[in-house]
Amino acid sequence: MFQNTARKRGRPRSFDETGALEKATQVFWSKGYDGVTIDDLVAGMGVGRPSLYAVFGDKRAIFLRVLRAYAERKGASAAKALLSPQGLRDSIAGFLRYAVESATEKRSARGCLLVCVAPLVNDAEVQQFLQKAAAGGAALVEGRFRDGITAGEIPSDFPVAVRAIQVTDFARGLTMRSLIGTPRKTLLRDAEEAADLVLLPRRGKAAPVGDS
Amino acid sequence: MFQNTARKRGRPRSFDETGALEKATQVFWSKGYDGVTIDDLVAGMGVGRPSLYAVFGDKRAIFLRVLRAYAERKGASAAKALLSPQGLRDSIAGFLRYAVESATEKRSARGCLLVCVAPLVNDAEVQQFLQKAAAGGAALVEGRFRDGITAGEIPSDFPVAVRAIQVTDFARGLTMRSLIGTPRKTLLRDAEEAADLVLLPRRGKAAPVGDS
DNA sequence: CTAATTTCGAACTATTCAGTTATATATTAG
DNA sequence: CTAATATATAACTGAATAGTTCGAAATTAG
Repeated sequence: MFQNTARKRGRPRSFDETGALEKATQVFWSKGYDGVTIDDLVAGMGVGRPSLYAVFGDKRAIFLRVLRAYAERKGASAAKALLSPQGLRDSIAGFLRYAVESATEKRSARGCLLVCVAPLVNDAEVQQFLQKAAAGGAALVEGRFRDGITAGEIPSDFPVAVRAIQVTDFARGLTMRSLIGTPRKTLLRDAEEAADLVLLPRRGKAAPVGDS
Repeated sequence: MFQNTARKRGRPRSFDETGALEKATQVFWSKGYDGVTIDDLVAGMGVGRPSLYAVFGDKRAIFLRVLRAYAERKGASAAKALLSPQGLRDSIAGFLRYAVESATEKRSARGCLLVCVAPLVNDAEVQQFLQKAAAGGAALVEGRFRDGITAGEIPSDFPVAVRAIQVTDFARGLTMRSLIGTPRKTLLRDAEEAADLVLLPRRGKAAPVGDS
């Protein structure tokens, strides 16, 4: 048999690498990128300064790793919230509800690292990553709309791309609103209303009530 | 006659107070709250350090003044964009277009101080201000919907409050998207689509194509 | 047990930063 | 012109910050 632990030579680390990154996520999430000092990370991650630099690099490098890991986890959760329900309405509502719930979770800071914090980081690599993440999110929703067409839940001329963008814009709006203290309850109600709106059938153009 | 200039005693100031605050706006707008140092403000505002402290106070005090002035100007412009057009569809589209255009103006930073920067400031007074500003924005849009009912542009059972919130959420979403580098052209197209969506008449619930 | 290896903890250094002080300068009042 | 007043410039002080260094500690290899 192989040594499954595959022990290395020197003194063993007193921290878990992925665990430390998750703690770093909370630090950036609650304080924003510029608001975070190395000492904040040292304290929050439970890693000594020299080890932190040796293992993770500087603040920017840590943030990039945090961002990637966060996006992967959050993307998976969002996909689950979107794809688990049977009906299309529940799918879209589930997606938006998930955005609200994760943005108002009491355990962690308000908002979302991807939506609220990272866009303010003045860094080309971060921006590029966020563009891809945003496109991925919209594509996920668009795919769900396509499945809805296949299942006959919406007509075949349903504007899947446009509505998908609108769903993600709603998610952004709701998430940002969580940041200014809007209560979860309010946001959850608005998430339902948003789901209803994007599924409205479009009968021609917006019809005036007294059609002249 | 009165001395219209009303000259004060000592050495005259070498800077204009409101002008300096506008410059400070650009500094906070481009660097975020935590990313700004006093030296940034000294350089950006064209005011010496001691004068800056004497006249404006510390960073937080400057930001609060900047925020109030910015909100007043932006609120007025947004109201104009919303209320100038004749038709309701143009009003809503104008409001959202204004959000996009001001968020992608080449002269200043991307995004919006109220939507993108201020919500991340960890300060109770700022948060309270933002809540009121957000409520004011939604009320403005809601009022326009009400006028639309009076004018017969939308039915009397149009959900004015819900749709108003949705319009502002769209504005938030579009504005945040400008931050990650989404081109103005794309956002303007999405603003039009959003205006169309919120004005769709709701014929009962989202009707499946094959109504069973 | 000894040597090699890796990490830990504490302290160190140079820099940046916030807020203040001291002095020079520009203006008005008389 | 002189005194009083208000601002500008520059320099100063103490604290915070980023990144590094060095010796002690914990582990494996032999």
